[in-house]
Amino acid sequence: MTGGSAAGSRSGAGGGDVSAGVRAHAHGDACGGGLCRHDEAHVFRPVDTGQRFPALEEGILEWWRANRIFEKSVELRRGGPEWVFYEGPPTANGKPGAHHVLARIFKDIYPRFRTMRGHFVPRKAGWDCHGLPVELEIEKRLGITKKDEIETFGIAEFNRLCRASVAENVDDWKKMTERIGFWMDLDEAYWTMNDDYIESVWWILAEMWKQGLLEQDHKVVPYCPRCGTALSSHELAMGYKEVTDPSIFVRFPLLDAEGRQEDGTSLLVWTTTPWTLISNVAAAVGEKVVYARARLGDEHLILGADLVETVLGPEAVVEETFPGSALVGRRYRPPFEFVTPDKPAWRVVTGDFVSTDEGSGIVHIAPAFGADDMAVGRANDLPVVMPVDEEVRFTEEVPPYAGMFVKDADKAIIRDLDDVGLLFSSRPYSHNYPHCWRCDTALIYYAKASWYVRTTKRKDALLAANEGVNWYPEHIKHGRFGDWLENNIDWSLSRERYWGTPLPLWRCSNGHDLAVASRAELGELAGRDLSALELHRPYVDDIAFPCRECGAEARRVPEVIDAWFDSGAMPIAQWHYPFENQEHWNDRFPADFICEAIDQTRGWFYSLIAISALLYGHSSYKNVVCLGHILDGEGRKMSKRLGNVVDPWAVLNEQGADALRWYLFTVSSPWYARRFSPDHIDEVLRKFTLTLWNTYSFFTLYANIDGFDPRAHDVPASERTLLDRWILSELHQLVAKVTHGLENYDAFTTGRAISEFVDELSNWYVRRSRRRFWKSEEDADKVAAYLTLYECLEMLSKLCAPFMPFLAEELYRNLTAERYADVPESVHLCDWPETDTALIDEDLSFRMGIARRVVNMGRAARNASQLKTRQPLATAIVALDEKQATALLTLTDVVCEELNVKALEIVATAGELVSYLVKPNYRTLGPRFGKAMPEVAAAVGALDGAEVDRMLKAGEPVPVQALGALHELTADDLLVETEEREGFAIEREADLVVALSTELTPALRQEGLARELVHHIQNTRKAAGLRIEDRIHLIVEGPAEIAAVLEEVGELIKKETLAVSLEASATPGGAEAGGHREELKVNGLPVVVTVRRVEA
RNA sequence: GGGCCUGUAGCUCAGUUGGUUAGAGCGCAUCCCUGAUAAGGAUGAGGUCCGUGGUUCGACUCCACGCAGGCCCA
Repeated sequence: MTGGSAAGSRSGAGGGDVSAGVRAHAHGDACGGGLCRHDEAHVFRPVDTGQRFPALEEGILEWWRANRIFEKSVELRRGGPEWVFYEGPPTANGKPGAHHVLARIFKDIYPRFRTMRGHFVPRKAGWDCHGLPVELEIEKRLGITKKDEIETFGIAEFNRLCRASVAENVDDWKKMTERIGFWMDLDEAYWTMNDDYIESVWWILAEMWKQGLLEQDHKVVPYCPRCGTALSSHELAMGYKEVTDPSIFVRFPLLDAEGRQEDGTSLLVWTTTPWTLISNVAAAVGEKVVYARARLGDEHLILGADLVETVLGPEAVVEETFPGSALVGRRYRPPFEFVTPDKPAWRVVTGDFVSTDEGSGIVHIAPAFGADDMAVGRANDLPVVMPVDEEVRFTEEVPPYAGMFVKDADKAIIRDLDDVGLLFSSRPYSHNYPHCWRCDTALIYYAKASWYVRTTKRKDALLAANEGVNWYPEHIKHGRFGDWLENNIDWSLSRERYWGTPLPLWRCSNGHDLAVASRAELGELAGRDLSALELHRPYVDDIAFPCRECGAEARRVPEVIDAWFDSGAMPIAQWHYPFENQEHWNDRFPADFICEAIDQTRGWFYSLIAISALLYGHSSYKNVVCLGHILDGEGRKMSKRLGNVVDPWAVLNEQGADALRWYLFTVSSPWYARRFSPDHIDEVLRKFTLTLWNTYSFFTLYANIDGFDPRAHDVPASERTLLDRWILSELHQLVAKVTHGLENYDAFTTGRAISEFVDELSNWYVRRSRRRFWKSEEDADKVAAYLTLYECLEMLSKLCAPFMPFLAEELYRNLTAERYADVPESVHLCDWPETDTALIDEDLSFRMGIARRVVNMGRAARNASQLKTRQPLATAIVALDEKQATALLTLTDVVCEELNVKALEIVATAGELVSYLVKPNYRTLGPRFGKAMPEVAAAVGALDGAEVDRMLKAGEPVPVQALGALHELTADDLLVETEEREGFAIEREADLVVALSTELTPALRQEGLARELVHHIQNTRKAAGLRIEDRIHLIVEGPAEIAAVLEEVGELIKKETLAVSLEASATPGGAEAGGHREELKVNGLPVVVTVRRVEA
């Protein structure tokens, strides 16, 4: 009969719907916040293996909120070493996509880890509110397409709408942020549009102005004709697109000294912007470039010598060649003469940018419309011809095209050139051309006055600041980012727009400028109280005051600033420094950690370092994690424009935040661009989450049955089984790995290590230990198993907490916090675990590794020979070397049980089982023999394997003939491999052979049958809907062979199946009983099993 | 055109200083196991390690030049 004590221990697990607690928990309705106290009858809240994770997570979110766990996690560490995190403010326009989740979870994991490590890590959120994207949204809503319509509509109202739009989008971001478990102090967020924030930005700008770093300059800038504003270089970078433009070769007929046209000789000039020809003032050649005068038909054309054939074709005949310098000063007839230049024009000059890579080697110069052109114009005192207005339309100076948008005039201009015989050829030209990153309009290079931050004056400071930064991945530092700093150009700061931080510069009619650093200063200057002034247009535009230098009225310049400056100012402006919060400033600058995607090298990473380097001479961040982009299934970047953005909510509602987080952390190296598709998240869920969950569920199931209380027992590790010590050793190695990994911003390999451990825990430790939990005896072995598994799960809850904050919380709460009053209520309030090196036993890991390999190979051997695992076999023979043999001996039981064999035999040589193959070890022999390696390899291959194996095992050197001499090779030089012989159930690997005896004795056969019966009875129990701990009356009907088995091992069967009685019958269908009845085939024999529950 | 990154199985990705027979997961096929079961295990099919040269006794690995993709810059 079944042991009384065990029955007693199980009876406590009785009544109640097993899943009731979980349901209540999932819905969060029964006991507040979703994490209820365990039922009296249960030690642990029962765990449903069919748990829906999104529901679980929502319950936990509610509990966090109700119990202010995030706030507590931060406050708990106050006074600890501060670890500073800066939130790069998301631009609050548009809804967040799956690719935004990526950056946000990486921003979450390291602060969570550091907090558990004892650091004080406040997490102030932030929102980037200003800028063109927001304006565009409102323009769209209002049906506005042009800038002047905004002024007609009213700047005040326009900006009010912008502000409201930001608030709406921020709500979406807040929801996503909370749902993915990104812990941020959203209530204390900085908003770049708040007056306090703007005031700090003003202060920064005034500081720069005082240092002479803020200047107005006329430069050719990329200009968006639609938005009516210039763009900065980093904005420019965001909008390059492959486009096809017209490209034309045009004749510039040369003039002689008297200004008469030379007979049929022209410069051949190439351009991709025909409309700029109207403003042509010069043609540039390379001083050292070789040019040719070539005859084609009856005309003579001058162009780069290298290009004659490609441009003119094979018929062209080169008449003479000369360097570009020979052309300098030559005059030509311009293609158009609408505008009369105010300085000598239309001549050949030199430019160092001229090459013969493409075009004609002669570059048309229009200083108003190209940076190179402007430079050449200045160097040669050329006039600037600018017949184009603010909207980039031709002015009345150019009657045929007046009012036309310049690019639209291209066609007409080409036609007109053709009409007068100046067009040589025209062909479409494909190239990368910058477009406005928000509205997609092709940009025009255009000479404009705008404000610059003179970053080039402090380039050394920028480079030095970068030296103080740790980049992850490292190559960005001196690669992409370092290069960008090396090639630094002045920061184009001003925007002729409305919704932005107003440039705080006031200028009088005499051109005296003053940068205003605060509201107070402005009030003083204006002579009235302006402390309540809204620091946006149009309100600041209305403030005027007498110039301090000349007394003339000073008014604000019209521009607002680049929104990237706002975000780069956040280390200062988020605290309204220097007007307030001096103490925060001191404690929280610079940041220990920031994190964004790689596109921010020119965005936030740059604006942060530029501002802090200019003001303070060092970087505002110490460590920066730079993530690769998330691409769609086809490898394209996710973008609103392509419409391929994956909505994170689909995943969050289906698979949950933890699955999404785990997937993003572990799918591949975060520095690389990764493809994303929701299917892969299911894989993560099955592979990792469910494995962990099932292990957890397994533990609670049996612990409840046994009423196991972890604190009621204390078994030192030294008194636990080898298997226990092994998994504890693995566990503490894992703790060390995870700690080290997260300290070094490596969530990826760290996550994978956790995943491997969970696999080992579930598929080796638990599977191997199942019987220990299941058995009836309440002994030390069972207690050790419970304690060990409990310790692993509890530890895992902490190690997983930064990765999967929800699941970790669930584990921790149920395993610990809901039971004991003296532990933190949340896993996120726990201290990070310390590695217990005393528990790490690397030798044991090695031994278990061998055992696991032997088991896997034995299973493979069974597989190959069609021997079911349930059928016991007499012997497994394992051949391995001495070190491995010693290791394996300590784990004989494990191997025998796993392989279901009665005995394990270890042999030194597998000579009986296999034949040998000897190979040279290239690693040792290569350096020794060098070029003679092939000969040595051949000589080694010819050796007798069995003999070599014997000699090596005896420690004798092996003689080998090579290079006309005899060489002695040792065990290090030779690799002995085995090959299978016919007729064995054998598996072999390089250094291991496992063979199974296949002979079945009657006793073995009977035992196999018994196990088969037990298996089927268990299935019948399950089919009858019995609980694991239910007792049964068992009736088995079958032929004589079955009856014999019942006779022999009936007690065993009863014990295994929790049967209090066993009735055998030789005749199928002969027994009468209530209960659940199944007709089965057991090893081909007809058997009927009936189970009936014993009523309590 | 220049810079950085990437290219390994049908898919997603590992691969330590150059060294034996290049791995995992998913998918597919066959089989096994199972009172953790929407799991687990084994085996198999599936690879010109993007290409071409070079260095070397030996290259997925180092070098050069290409090709393709991504990002960034002109």
